[in-house]
Amino acid sequence: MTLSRRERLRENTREEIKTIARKHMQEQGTAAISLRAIARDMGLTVTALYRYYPSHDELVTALIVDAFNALADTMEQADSSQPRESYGNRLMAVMLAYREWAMQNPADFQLIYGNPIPGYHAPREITVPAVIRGFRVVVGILAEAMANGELKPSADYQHLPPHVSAHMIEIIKHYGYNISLEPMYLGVSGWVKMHGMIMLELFHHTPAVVGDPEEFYRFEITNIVKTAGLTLK
Amino acid sequence: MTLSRRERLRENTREEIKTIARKHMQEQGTAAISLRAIARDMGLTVTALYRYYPSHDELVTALIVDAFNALADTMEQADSSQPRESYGNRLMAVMLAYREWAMQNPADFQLIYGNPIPGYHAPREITVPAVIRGFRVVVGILAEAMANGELKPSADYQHLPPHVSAHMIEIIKHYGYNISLEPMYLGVSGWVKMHGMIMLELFHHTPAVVGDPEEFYRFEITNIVKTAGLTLK
DNA sequence: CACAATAATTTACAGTGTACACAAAAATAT
DNA sequence: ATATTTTTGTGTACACTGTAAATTATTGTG
Repeated sequence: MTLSRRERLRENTREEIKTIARKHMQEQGTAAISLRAIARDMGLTVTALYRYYPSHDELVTALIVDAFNALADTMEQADSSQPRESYGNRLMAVMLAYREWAMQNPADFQLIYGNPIPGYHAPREITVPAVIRGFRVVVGILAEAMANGELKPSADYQHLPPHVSAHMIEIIKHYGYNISLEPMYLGVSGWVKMHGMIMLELFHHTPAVVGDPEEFYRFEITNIVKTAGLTLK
Repeated sequence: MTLSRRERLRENTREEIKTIARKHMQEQGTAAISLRAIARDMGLTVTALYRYYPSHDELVTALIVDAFNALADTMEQADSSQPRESYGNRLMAVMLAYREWAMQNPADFQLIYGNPIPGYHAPREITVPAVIRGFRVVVGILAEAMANGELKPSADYQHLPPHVSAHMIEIIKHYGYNISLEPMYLGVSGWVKMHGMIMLELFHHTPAVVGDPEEFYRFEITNIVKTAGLTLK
């Protein structure tokens, strides 16, 4: 599908707007994305900007989608950097890349996983598919490991809680994941811890306690991999 | 120290302002704390409000301190609800109370642990001591368990990362915690996971995946307790 | 070239935080 | 009780925000 000259220019401007918005939110936080400030920086009138994004919220949504995709890209890339059969290493690589991305793009990460911007509510139908993409990477690795008999959950994860299990089985069906309950649960459990570390580091709560956040992270995610019974090669 | 009539009135007004601010942020998010809106609700002029809090930031700081203290109160109370020697149960109770409080006061929790409010930066010298209070509860339990020889970290936590260990030993000294490295590390490691779960639940990311967030939480924190080698009675 | 579509501007309104000058009220000193 | 000082509240003003409407300028197409 080929774009007309006008459509190309339009796309360019939309991209430029997002770029400046990203710059602003990196400098002043996600809630400081101001249409007026963006317009000023571009040498445009505010209202002209509304031709490209009909509202502040629409712009934010676009930024969120971009961020989710960039994160998923990073994860996919990290996964494919490791030999296919080294499931533990693949998982490690993905988790390391996840943190790396968060630290290099703190504003984007906050935009995705932090406080909602005042008055803004992310439309589920847009964000959910974007989250799924990243999660699918993790699920994929665990599923493969499972299929090859390399997944051996530690004792503590042999008997999973009933309601959660039932619900996850539904989810697996619904999204057509090629995976069984155990790896799915381990994936979520690991994700949650990873998320906690990153969130606390991002908001400067852990560094003071932990000293070396990266070492801490590495150690903890190594244990996550071990808990899943995967080996590092 | 007794307060004069004027000082009492002043305190009252300051409290009333915070109460209304809390109401607003519960309804519209932490970034929607507006001095003008508060003044309107109180039948005051905006500028009169400045007599009580010299700026928007000062008010936010006051709210943050209150929130930290309320959370710490809840944790302390939960701890003291369990028999002294049941260290596992005490830890469980504290962690359950932590989540409970977060769910019942989502706005306050976001205020503390979520995105910074645009343009606002919490003054360390005020917030750090407030965080410490809550953390001290957890550390206390682990220290007691350690002293009574009931703390047996699982295999994965026998060899801790060097830099983090060194830093934590410094922290322990600095804050005068009566605790050794292992329980300290386990405390942080558990805290991080707990935080991840709560954060994701609060921003509506887990419920969809997990179905029953409370059951999930209970299961995971039980495993945290087990990892520390503590038993539930 | 004419017409339609698109882009940009001007003007306007309601909201925000905060600084300053001034008036009212209350507490304190004489 | 009166005068003085301290505290509290008001009014005005400025610079900023998002967004709606009407209008003008620019561009692409028949």
